[in-house]
Amino acid sequence: MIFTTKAEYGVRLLVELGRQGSGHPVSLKAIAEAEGLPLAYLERIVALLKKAALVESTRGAHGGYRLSRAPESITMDEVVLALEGAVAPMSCFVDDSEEGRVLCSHVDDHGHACATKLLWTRVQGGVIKALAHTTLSELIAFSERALPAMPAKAPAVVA
Amino acid sequence: MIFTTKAEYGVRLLVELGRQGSGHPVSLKAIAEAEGLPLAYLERIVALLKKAALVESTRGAHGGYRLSRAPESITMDEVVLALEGAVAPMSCFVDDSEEGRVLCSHVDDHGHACATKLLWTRVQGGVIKALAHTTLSELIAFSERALPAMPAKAPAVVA
DNA sequence: GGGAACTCCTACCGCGTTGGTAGGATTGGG
DNA sequence: CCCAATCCTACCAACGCGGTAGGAGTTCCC
Repeated sequence: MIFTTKAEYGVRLLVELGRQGSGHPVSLKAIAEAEGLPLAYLERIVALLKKAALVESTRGAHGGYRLSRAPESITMDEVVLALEGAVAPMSCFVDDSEEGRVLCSHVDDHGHACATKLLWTRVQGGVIKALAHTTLSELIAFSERALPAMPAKAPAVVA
Repeated sequence: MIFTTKAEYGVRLLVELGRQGSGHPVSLKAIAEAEGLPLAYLERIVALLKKAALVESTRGAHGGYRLSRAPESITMDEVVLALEGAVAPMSCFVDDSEEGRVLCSHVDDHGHACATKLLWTRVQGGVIKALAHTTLSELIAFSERALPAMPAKAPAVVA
């Protein structure tokens, strides 16, 4: 499982916010029911999104959440970063700071550079690129065109 | 942690095999000592590589393991697949079979397609591409050029 | 032939994280 | 004032991961 359910639920939450929200805030309860997710758990997840300033909240009755930016400007890398804390970490690069150098705890452990570090860096790059190139609005649009030309036929999974 | 230590250790093992192995088999003990990894755990890991026909073994005294193919032809996607069982799975696509269609357990749960599925598929694609474009020989070469022009200066981590 | 040096196999275990719940405090609207 | 919300924190069961233990089977060397 490359991402935990935090990312899964968090993205679903944002998508739902983009679908339902037109100005007025949407309550978590509405989202939980629409997506079939546990409300109490969603509360903790949306707190992460709020801390990252991806959503805004209004308290009290008729309160709820809304996106704090246009969905076109929200890329998935910031979303996942906010939700998971780090995008695709490896034990190898714990505190790489900001320098682009390939520093590694294994470095010159035995007189040669750490090979896996090279690999994980590439993989992480691939993940981040894929995330950064996907915007929330894209996901909303995808979820909105409700499977065209697909009647109750349903080549279903549960079958 | 995107990959577990199985992948980390397994790749390190293969690299070490490529460095030390010149025809004759290398014992796990030698690799464990060279990399500072627990021998008993490595045994289980190398079993996965053997099942995937990435290494061959000879039993008995002076036995050990060797690569069953040239390192140039070994790409990291098969390695990680052998070690982890699956490359970047999400709960979403459990048994997608082989059809390229975007099938999802959430599909038409509520009349619209599952948006996260689109995202996870992209991410997984990015990971696999990064892995498939890296060969074992590349990692071996990287580990062999022992950090040029870097004396005992060591801007160390443990400091 | 008897160790010694290996590969091989399987059962077991502590520990951290994940997913989820409980219960309450706070805030605002009708 | 009551209800519907957000907020906050402590708690818990289950699972997977990293690692160990202990043995059984193979092969070489003396």
